[in-house]
Amino acid sequence: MNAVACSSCPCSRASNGQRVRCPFVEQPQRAGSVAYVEGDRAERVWFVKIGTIVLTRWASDHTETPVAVRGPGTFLGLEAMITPTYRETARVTTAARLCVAERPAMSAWLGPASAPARVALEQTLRVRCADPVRAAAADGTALRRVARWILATEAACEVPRQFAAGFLGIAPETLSRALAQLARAGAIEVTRTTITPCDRGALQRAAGD
Amino acid sequence: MNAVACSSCPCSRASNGQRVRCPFVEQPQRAGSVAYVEGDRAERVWFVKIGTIVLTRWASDHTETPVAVRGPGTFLGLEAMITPTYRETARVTTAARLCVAERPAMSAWLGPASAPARVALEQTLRVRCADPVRAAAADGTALRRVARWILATEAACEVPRQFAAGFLGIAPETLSRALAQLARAGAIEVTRTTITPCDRGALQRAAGD
DNA sequence: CGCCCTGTTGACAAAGGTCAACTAGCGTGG
DNA sequence: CCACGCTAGTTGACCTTTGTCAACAGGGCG
Repeated sequence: MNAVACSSCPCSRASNGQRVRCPFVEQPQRAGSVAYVEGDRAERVWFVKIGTIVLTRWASDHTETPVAVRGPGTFLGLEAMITPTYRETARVTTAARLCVAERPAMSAWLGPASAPARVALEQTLRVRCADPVRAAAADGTALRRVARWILATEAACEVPRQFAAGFLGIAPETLSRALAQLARAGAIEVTRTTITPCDRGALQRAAGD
Repeated sequence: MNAVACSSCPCSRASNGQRVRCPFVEQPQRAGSVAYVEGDRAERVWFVKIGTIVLTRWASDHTETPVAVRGPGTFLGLEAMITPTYRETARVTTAARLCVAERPAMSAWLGPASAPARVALEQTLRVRCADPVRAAAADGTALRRVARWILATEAACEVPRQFAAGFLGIAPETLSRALAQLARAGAIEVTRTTITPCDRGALQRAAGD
């Protein structure tokens, strides 16, 4: 939780090592401020020197679900490198010192788009953006969560029940019941090893819009 | 879900662009195989061409919690670049075609360790490894999860209750009750805005060892 | 100094976890 | 190629945990 001075900051060290200019500019933040909002045009990347930031996403029922906590030494909003809009909202929960960089400057700093390290970085970011947050009881009933998951996950049928249940934060028995209920409603077809969506509308209704 | 041929594979394209040799070698996998196991020495990185892979972590009660699903076009085990042992277990749940690379070859492919793109990549990976998985009812009672979370998260006290609750997958009221109970047991001290661990042993007992 | 937001506490109902018995389907071995 | 056994999934019954609603209180900010 100590201050990250520019001499010890990994960004400026990398810049010096490669003889490029560090694109970041320091910007103090007060507790309660919001660095960026999910859905906004992603024009900037941040680096945390001091402070705590909570990342949240809008759930489909318009509640804000916390996704992760970020502290000193981490990047924020790197998704700007791969998507036009932010995928998360960054809420600064303490007094903080952040550094900002505009996207073009950041892109230049990262080097050629075809460089392996950048390809790996962008792939990793893409995966992080797409990864659904693990569901929990507070997100709605098991039935809702299961319906949402089937709608969201193409690979739903490729995963053994056991893992699907763990991923949904419910017991395998509960998953079994929820699937049976969705099948009775005609939303999906189920065998012991497969799940096939057949009525998207019914699924959406079960998911609670 | 289509095959990723080497000509269209981002790895070989990046290699050709930079005139380096692609370090990956194809390796078919059968359904049910395990690419790597959490805790094993991290010597290899994978790239998924076809198939579905479930990533799991051991919870503190020795159950296996699914963390994420990976499909074609993603890297597996990139944590080998930053940690000596794997942080997750990768279970192949379908017939699959993976490509493997040894760590030294992968490291050479990624380029100089001081390059900005690589610094950003490694920082992102470090964060991904450290990010705790969102808790859910299936992981134990609210009290247990709260105790575990306080033990694991240094920044626990830096986050408003509301977010902490969402992150633990419980209602704010439930968090309040759990904290009150831990305070009664003498494990922590609580005010409206702060949480201070004061008896680590009691916390560990509440967390269920 | 006062308002409003965030967190706390209480009561109640129901969602879902647990335990147990059962079955389908797959893989192994004869 | 078939039979057997084991694992993963299903279904039922019960009871605890926790989400929900409501009223209240402390603290921060204007």
